[in-house]
Amino acid sequence: MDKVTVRQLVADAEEFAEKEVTVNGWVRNNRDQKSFGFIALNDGTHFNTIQIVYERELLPNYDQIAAMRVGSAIQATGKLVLTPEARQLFEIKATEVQLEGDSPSDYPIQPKRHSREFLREMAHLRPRTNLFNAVFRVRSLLAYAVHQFFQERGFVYLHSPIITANDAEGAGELFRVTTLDPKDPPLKDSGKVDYSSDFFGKKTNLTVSGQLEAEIFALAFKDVYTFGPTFRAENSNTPRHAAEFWMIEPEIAFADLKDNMDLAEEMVKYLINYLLDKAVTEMDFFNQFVDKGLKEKLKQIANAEFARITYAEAIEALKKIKQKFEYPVEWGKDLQTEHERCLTETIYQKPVFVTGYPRDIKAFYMRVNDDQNTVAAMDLLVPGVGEIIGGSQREERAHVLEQNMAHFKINKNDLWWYMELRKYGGVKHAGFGLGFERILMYLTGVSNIRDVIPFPRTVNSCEF
RNA sequence: UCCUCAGUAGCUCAACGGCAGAGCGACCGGCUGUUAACCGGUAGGUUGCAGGUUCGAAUCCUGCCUGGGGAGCCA
Repeated sequence: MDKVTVRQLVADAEEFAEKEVTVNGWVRNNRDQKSFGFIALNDGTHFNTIQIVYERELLPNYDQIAAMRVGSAIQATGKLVLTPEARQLFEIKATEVQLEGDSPSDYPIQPKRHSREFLREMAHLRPRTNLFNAVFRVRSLLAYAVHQFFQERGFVYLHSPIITANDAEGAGELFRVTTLDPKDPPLKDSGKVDYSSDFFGKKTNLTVSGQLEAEIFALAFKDVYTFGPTFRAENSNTPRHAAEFWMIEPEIAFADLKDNMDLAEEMVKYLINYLLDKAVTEMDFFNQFVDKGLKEKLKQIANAEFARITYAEAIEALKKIKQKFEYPVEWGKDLQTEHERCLTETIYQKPVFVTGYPRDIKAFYMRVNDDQNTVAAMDLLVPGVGEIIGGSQREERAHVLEQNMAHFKINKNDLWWYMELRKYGGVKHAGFGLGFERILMYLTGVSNIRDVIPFPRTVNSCEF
């Protein structure tokens, strides 16, 4: 009587038919009658529960089994019986059921629907529920798919640093990393904190992006990607923002903005197909209980050409449409959330790349277009979630980059190494940042980022 | 940070100035195939916190706390 997992049993039910098996797991539901009862058991290896049937005649501890409560850990042994006419494929006729870990009657997870808000307060128990079981298995699969996509294409995986002294990038508010005593920091004569006596001898923070380091590696390995945690200390409280999230940042050399969009589009489609193929049970669940029509929508997107428009065309299209906006549409201003939603949800009804944004509203490292007014930036907007990718072709011309840095008031001495990439064998290159949780939300239909991160860190919240 | 809505039993909610309730869950019992089982019964409350108005406040007012949604910032 070897122990088997539910995953093995589901995969080879016929093989195990009429044989004795032993399973370990947690009780999801237990219903007893006068002389027999049913336990719905989940062992974590498969989304579904399996049914354990126990009978008074066969089991001396029948009353104890009948009293096993939801949440208890048990071990059950019995014969696997195929039940083609019933709702489940098979069940186990128990010959022995032992309690491994009791669960008192105040176990908060009940065999009923719970609100996401309630479960969020119990991040230690919510993985045992259907929704979060599905979400976090898919999260694991999706991370694997990301690596597989890039590795299949010969990209080199770069571990960009998590602690960095770059504060020149302006991608968001920074979390300071320090070993100085906050109550009594060393001070310079000017009264300012003397970071030269801090751990690294300078002011350091958690990374807001691995992009600049990825550019270094792209100009050595040609195609690279980073995939790691990213930190932003923004005081933003929305269903789409977290202080700690994971970001995927490919960077490709000898490549322009079109190559960049091609890569992004191919990647999004690859990830969709991967999940539809490898997470059938979970995707069916999302389709049925989280976002009706999700699978059909994703299939369409995997087969559709993403729209590709310029910022100027977007402005034109938004001006033409009858819909009223709270914020006026005007060249030179960034697209508001309502504008982005209109583009992707109303006008195109599919993912949309918007390129060629005005120079002033984008970052210093983006390549200036020939018109001198716009840059080779691209955002990918998707229905429901909004922006999931932001990227650009990078400015490879040293003198233009210097002008940009001056314009954005960035000290080029701090980024001397970034400048040298342009000096020694500099070449056109491009890349983008994909929010891992954002695409996970998009692919599962789960609408709050706190529900796709195991232990979310947001403003005023760092539990578990 | 701003706007907005909401906090009542373990959970989801009702009561909206006059006795604090239901469903689910828990507990006890019944039931020979259940599968978010079903049937009967029992217990369970500082109505988020602090103050105010009133004969009387879950209900009206003020402040605070917590959570949801929207905006900004972005991935």
